[in-house]
Amino acid sequence: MRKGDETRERILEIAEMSVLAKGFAATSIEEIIAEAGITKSGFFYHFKDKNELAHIMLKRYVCANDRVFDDVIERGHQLSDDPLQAFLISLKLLAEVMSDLPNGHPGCLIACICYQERQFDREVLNLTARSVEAWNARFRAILDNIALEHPPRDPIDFDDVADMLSCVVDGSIIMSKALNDPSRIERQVMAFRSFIKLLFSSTPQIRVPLPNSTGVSGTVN
Amino acid sequence: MRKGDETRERILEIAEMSVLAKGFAATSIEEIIAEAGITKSGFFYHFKDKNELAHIMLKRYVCANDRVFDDVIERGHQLSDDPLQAFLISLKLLAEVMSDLPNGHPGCLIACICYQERQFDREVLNLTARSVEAWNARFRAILDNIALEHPPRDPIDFDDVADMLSCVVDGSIIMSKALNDPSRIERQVMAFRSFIKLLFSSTPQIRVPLPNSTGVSGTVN
DNA sequence: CTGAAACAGTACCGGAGGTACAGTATTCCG
DNA sequence: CGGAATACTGTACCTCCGGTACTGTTTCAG
Repeated sequence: MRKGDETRERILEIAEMSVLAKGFAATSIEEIIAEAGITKSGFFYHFKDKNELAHIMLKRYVCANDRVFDDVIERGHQLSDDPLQAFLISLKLLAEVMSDLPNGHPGCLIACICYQERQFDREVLNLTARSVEAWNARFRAILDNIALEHPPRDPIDFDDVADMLSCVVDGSIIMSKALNDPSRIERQVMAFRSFIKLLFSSTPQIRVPLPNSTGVSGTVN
Repeated sequence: MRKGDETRERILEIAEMSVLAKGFAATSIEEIIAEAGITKSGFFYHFKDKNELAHIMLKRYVCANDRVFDDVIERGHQLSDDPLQAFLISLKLLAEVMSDLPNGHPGCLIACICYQERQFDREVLNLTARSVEAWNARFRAILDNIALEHPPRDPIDFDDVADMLSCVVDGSIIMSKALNDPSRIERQVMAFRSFIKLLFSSTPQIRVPLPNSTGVSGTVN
């Protein structure tokens, strides 16, 4: 029972890395079992077919990703009571997490599946859609919270701003792969952070131009 | 000779659609030839193997994409002499082009290849990298040109801002696929446009008689 | 008329996904 | 302590597909 879970986890880890590097169809079961040190029978004991492997792999990925976001957002709130500052800190932390991977970011399984959608069943595709929606809704809620205290400087739809974070992360992962430069992800998250700063940070417009009245900008790095 | 090019083009079109929907490995030659109405011999007359198909397909895609960007940027310059206004117009046009596809955007072949990189040889991967670099450099040049007349309101690296456009487009294509909502691409390009507007648009408060005291970057860190 | 271009036809190989079981070692639980 | 579930191994087999290697056959331009 305990040992079975361990093998199962090893298979999922190897499979995920292979899928992110070669795609789902090009990920051969024979290669997975060779690397995991098991036989084909062992593989099919844990997963009835390749589709079930994809399904469980995706669930695992979504959970892991949720934990990362939860952690980053929670740590942001611990470090500042102001919702804008907390989110800016969270984005900085997210940028750091993204760049702290030794061999570069392995890739986003959601993006990977979207580019091979015809290979997967509705159940898998629905799970990808629901997880993307959940992330977008979460970011949207954060933005609403910020706007209560910091009026936005552009009448842009917050849904689009919320979506933009996922888009920038996924897009920068692709660019980091294309150019073989892991730092692109961190820099893009920081670029999005600049956007948030510009969108919400109050301008000294109304205030009297005193030399030290740099307002919020002084505290925002 | 003429007929051969036509068949070749048909194969490439069918193959590209299949690769973007199912991935490269899952795209079977037998399916391509069935849809194209030719035999396997006919296919291998035009392409010596699947890898050559990928290589020519990618070249074709990069050329087509370059044409789209050229067109959009040129039309922007025709409609305004101000570099900022011209770029904002170009972005609006780009957003429209992206949403004007009947069945949603079929996907970015570069992104698709990046998520299956281990399936392709160095030649293909180098071509993806060089085309991404070319796009980034082009956007970077536009930003430099804008900055000559419109000082940026945030000391962000222009390389990152230039990268961001590609990232947002690629990321939003993924989101549009994940959520089955083609409008996301257009909205994300427009969100990036808001960022450009916020970054370069002059604020009335900054207008001070002395030229060197207009350092916006000094107040908004 | 001829020869190159543009295919079609046929046959075959190897690898991979998947099925079907039969057997075995380990471990947990009563 | 013993049976039963758990966690596999081993073997055999089937089908599909990418790819190779040929030998025709049709079309059309020079």
